Amino acid sequence: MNHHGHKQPPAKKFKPGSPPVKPKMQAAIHCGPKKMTVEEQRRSLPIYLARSQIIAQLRKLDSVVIIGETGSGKTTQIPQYLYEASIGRQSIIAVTQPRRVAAISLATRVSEERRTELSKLVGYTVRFEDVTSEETKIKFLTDGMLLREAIGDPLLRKYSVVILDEAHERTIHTDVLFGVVKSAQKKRKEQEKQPLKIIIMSATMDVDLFSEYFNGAPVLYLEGRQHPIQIFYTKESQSDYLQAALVTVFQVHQEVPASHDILVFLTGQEEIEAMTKTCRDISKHLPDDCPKMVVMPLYASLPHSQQLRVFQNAPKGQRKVILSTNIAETSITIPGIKYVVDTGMVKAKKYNPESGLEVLAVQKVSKAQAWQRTGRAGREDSGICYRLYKEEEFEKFEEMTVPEIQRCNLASVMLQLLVLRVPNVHTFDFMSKPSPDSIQAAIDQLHLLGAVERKGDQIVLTPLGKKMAAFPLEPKFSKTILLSPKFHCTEEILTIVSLLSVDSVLHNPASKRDEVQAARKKFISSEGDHITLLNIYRAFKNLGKNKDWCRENFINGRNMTMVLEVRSQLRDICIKLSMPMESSRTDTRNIRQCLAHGLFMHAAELQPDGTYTTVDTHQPIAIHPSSILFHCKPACVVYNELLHTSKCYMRDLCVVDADWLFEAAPDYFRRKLRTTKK
DNA sequence: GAGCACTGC
Repeated sequence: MNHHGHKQPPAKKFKPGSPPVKPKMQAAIHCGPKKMTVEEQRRSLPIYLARSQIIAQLRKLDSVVIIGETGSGKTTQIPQYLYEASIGRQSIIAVTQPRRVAAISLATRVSEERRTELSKLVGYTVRFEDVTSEETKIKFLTDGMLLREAIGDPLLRKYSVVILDEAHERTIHTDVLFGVVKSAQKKRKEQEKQPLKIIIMSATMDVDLFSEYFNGAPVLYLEGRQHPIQIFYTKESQSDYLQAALVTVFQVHQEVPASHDILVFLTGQEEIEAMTKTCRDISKHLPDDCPKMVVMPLYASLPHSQQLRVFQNAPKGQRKVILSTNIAETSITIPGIKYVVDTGMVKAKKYNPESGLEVLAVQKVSKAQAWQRTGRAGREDSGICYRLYKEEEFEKFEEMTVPEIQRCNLASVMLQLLVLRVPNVHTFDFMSKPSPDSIQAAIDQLHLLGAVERKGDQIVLTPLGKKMAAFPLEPKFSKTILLSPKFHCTEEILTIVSLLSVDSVLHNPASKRDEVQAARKKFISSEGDHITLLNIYRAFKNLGKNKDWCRENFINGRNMTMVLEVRSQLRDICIKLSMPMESSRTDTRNIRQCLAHGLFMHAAELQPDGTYTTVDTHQPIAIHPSSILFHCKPACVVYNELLHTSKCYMRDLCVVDADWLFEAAPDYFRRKLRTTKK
């Protein structure tokens, strides 16, 4: 272990070809061919050599930043070292993860290493699942879950240590937690309560930022077990990255042994499906002495069963080629990748606080992201990475991906901060501050929803706002639920909001378009997507939540099951708030009225020329092709979100009366009218 | 006339 002051630049630590990438559980699971006992495995980790030094440091320090290369074992071992050394043993050690699966698999792994039953000494808490008990001392949880817990107890008194893992990913939840744990630590010290130890764990990015933010916390560096990776850049700049990727894949394919699998990073579903087809076509016509190629697409909306195929080995003598979005950067770790092809491009969301518009666009990756991709080639053995851009181009990439908190609508975050009773949301101690415009836009939005009001120069939550914060939803959806008793349709609104807050339940395989349309016909409502989804849910419920029915109707059964879980969670919250649970049965008018009242800020009107403009800023927008109403021209609609891709599209529409909108927010629309008249 | 990166409460 090297122990540096935080001012030293960490980048020099890395040998060329040994990029800073982060560890994944799979590394420990697929550890080696020889069977080792759990104890032998723990001792064989690089981190074990530094165990006593680490313990001494952790005992001494209130806050520490730990930088660990891949395979260092920091996430599984450090919580155990703390426990074994009786540091923070009087209460619970929390370890956060950005993803559910990681929290679950890490807890499972560590409980095996402790030889205890999961939920006893070691447990986990994620949404819908709490596998902990009175005995639990080491608890893995999602960052979002710890943030939820903080709402009930901003000082996090349950915990003696909070470890924020994968901090370099800078998820919006981790970024808010930085501020929450920092303030909890300070307050607990002031009130002479049990101290809170903070451990930030990260790959090598942002070290100085982390250390400075936590009052100059020392940085510990851990050696990893990353295999060397050779990197090749292109000689010339590539104007067509798809063509470049195709050429590279087949060049590699014809030159290296078939057992070496290739992972290609592309930007989206359509591109990946097209490239899959091209690769399959070309590979059919290769010379006989060339190995066969198994091409697999990989992206998030691919059905789970098809995603799992990337873990199967290709038949002997054949090469696996995986064409993936950035899902293979962090969420899915594929063993045995020898070659990575990095196009240097990614599809990502940007947010413009002025227009309130989210733009989804193909853009260049950051250096950190390029390193992350490269690292996917060296997990089990040395690897090779082809970067489809020149080295000079790479040097011009942004160092870091912009943290999520600077890229999205902050309405939920601001509501959360207010319910956490932070003194002033405008001056909250963010590690990377969002723009003042972005914060103000979120406050304005909460104001329109009736969640906040101004008292003097302070912004405070209204009783309605406090209720809204109880729901794990975007504020506009919590508001819609809270409005629903007025329209006697809480049961239906719960269903609709649940359907909208999980991945789409509609499965649309491109090859079976006509069949899909025929099957879907019976659910379609001319009143829009919300009511259509409600019809689908009702049919699903009435037919006993049948799996065959899902398949026949091109409904994603897994996502439908998620809907049931979300719905029951939201319903429990309604009951705790003593809301009357009524159903509007066959009447859809009041459901649409309720949606109009909740989503009035997202309304659009048909213009004489047949196009649409938003009611608030008169921006031209179009109906997204995925909408039931794509071919229709209703006079007035509300929508869930605007998304700018090739055009500005509204997604998920509901037909409403213009009058309902004015009833919902007379002041707001009067103001809008005035501005439009001049 | 034509389309959707990835998480999470």
